[in-house]
Amino acid sequence: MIKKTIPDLDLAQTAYSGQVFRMLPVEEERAREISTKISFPEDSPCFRAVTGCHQVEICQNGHEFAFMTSESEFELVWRDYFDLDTDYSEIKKLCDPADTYLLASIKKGWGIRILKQDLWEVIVSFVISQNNNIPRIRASIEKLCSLTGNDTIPDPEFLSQIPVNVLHSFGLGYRDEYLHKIAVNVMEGTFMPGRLRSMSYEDAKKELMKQTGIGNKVADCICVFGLHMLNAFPIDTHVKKILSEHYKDGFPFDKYGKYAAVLQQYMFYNDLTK
DNA sequence: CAACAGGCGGGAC
DNA sequence: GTCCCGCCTGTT
Repeated sequence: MIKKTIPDLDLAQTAYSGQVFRMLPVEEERAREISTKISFPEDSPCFRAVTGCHQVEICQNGHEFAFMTSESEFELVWRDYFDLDTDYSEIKKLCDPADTYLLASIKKGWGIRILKQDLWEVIVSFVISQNNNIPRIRASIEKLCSLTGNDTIPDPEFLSQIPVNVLHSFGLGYRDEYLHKIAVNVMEGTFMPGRLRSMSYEDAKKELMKQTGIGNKVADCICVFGLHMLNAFPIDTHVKKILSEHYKDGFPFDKYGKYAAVLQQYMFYNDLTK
């Protein structure tokens, strides 16, 4: 176990800000056990984060965090995953003091960070997420992960070999064919997610949208959550409503463009929790 | 019962 | 290019 002091991070806000589907609270009994052991208050929030083949339990006490892992794995995996080398207080300062809605959103979601999740997992997750609700998305992803035997998202090879009717039975509905075809395309080399990393946001988005099942919104989500392109701005039904209510003259991308994705998260979370 | 949910594809125009 | 409709499925 190692302890770290981290600014601008709240586990629950980050877990429930819509960017991640597998960061869930640790079971109550286990959470109490950990909290007591590390002398945190026994009702401290504890979450399990997962990426690739790594997972960790984390408990929070204010700005103090206990990671149930080694210093070396923290440096190797979790520093990057939680985007700890980005100064979110600087991003918050971009907010126009007259922009009261954004100000209120930042106040509510002060501890949201954009996680650097596994790119393939993000692609799979957000294809499933379209026109779908969170409990069902989570259930589908869990069923997929249960197939591999080590609780990880099936890689493209594995996924491409899962029969479509099995995907369908996991609650994917009409998204079953999309996911299957995307995995097949990766195996055939006609879609190379790794190449997106060296592209501009515009090019990466265009490339993603060539895949059937990846449209405008899902492509933007993959750019933000899988490629950490913070200038992307996913517009879903919530954000569309927010824009029409609070930004009738359009969202000021000229001011906020570089970190639009972070501000989007604050506003999305604000809307989701009201 | 209809409407909706972290939308998208395909066809009409 | 924009508009519109159908779509898996569980929940309200």
